[in-house]
Amino acid sequence: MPTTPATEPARLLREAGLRVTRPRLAVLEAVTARPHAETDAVLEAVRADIGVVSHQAVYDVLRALTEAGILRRIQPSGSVARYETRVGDNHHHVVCRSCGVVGDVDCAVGEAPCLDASDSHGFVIDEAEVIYWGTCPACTSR
Amino acid sequence: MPTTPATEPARLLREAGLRVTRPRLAVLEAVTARPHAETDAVLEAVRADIGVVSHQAVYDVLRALTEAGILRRIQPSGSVARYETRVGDNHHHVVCRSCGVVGDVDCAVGEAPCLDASDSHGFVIDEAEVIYWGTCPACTSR
DNA sequence: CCCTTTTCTTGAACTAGTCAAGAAAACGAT
DNA sequence: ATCGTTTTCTTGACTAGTTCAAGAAAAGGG
Repeated sequence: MPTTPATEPARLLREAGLRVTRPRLAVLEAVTARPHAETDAVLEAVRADIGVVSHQAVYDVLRALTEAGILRRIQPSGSVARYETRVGDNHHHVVCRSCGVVGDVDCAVGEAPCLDASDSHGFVIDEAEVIYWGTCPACTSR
Repeated sequence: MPTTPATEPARLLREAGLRVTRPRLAVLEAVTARPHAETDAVLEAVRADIGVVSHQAVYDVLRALTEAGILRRIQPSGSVARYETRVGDNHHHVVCRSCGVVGDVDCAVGEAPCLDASDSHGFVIDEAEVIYWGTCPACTSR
């Protein structure tokens, strides 16, 4: 029997050693449906989905899922925290300077490519995050 | 007669079309002396230097100098805003995950290298910001 | 089905940063 | 040098986003 879609997120949580709760499932669903959503948008979506939830619960869930590696948190300068489910595939982001919209950019170079710093001052580097700054098509045409 | 060091920052300001004021000179000096300093540290340094200054003045000055291209503002996720005077030389940063300390990394590839995104979704990109995440020597040895 | 542990609710608190109005300082013109 | 305009600084209130803390509720192993 094929896995029903609904059980998929639950499995993700269990495999990460996290308890399966309605807020967690709803957050996971909300972020999946809206990549780069800010905390507030996630909160609204979750409430639309399952009714009353405290904002604190959403903050806690977002943190727990991020620490578990299920979500990735990004926060370009001048923006609030945003979350996405694309995790571990080494992709980067484009951010519009004027409207703040965020897009995904696949890493051109390959595997875990951008990990080479010329002189890392003895730091043990585990991730290279790239943010491309510019103007999105919509803002350009204005 | 050689340029006295003290006039240098003043010239920078004038050339950018900004008025020369004590708070601005002090901020410029403070950031030069402490690359990657956070706003609060700049405020303290400026007060130690010239006495009473409002925090608002420091916020205003930091913004004005950043807009004029004299300072560069960086803000890694989970950190407050930080400022530096190295501007326009396309260097990047290493940030320690555990203590938050920031280091400079010269761009290995050359001129304005990291500016190529594989597929930029129609964005007009003007800058690529790279942040290397890892653990600094001090935190590693603990 | 119970018990322990984790998670969620409630509500307060905190930090970084912004807004707004008036006083003071810079500096080009007189 | 002094005046007047314009910019900048001071003062003080305020906001958004996030965190802290204590207890109630729910998850899930035994």
